[in-house]
Amino acid sequence: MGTSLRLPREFYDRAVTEVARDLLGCVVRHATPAGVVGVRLSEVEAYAGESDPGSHAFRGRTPRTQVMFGPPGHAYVYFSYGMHWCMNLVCAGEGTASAVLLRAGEVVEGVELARSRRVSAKRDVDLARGPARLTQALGVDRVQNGLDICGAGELEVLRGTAVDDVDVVWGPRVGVAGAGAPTPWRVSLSNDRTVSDYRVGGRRSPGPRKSGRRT
DNA sequence: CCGGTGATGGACT
DNA sequence: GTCCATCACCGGA
Repeated sequence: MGTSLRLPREFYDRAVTEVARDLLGCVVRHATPAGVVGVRLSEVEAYAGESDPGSHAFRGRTPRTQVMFGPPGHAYVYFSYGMHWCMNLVCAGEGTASAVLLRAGEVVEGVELARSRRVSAKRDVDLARGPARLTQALGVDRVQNGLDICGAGELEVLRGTAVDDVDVVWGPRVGVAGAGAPTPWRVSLSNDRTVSDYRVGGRRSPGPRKSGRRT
């Protein structure tokens, strides 16, 4: 009953690691003309803003990072690796530029629509397993960048059922170059098959590049 | 199961 | 020109 409540702005206006922890189990929901897809978050990652070497905000305010420096409760969506979109939720007070990256989750609403957007996924468990897969399943891209997720718009996050600390795992970041920060920024639900399984070995190697002379 | 690699384009130096 | 907050596919063990 009362469990389907959109998270208020105050929820995001707190320390980024607390917000990250509390987002686990919550449902991100995106409504489009094609239908609605909801994803229950199983893995997120905190980015502490300007003082965080691993954050896009570390270099300061730029056209791209502008949204991160704005008020909490908004979506920061960025383009990566020439083909992927990743979504963050802006946290803490305005100007702090902290945000939580949504890394993985389970599709709990609109599975058929999610499948149509993620044709390459062999199993439903892979539909939103990974930050770029999650946005693809939700139908989120540059259009949603900067959207207020606390208003009455197409994008929202619903409070989930309580998650016990026993089921929460903290770990290091995934796929981030800089940040040798000792702080465990990544949080996930233990024993959840939708948690991403990104391999460090998957990094680009110094092998043959497309360098050489251009054609 | 596991590691290696191409794809692909924008942001920033 | 270099570096990506990634993913899918491929081949070897």
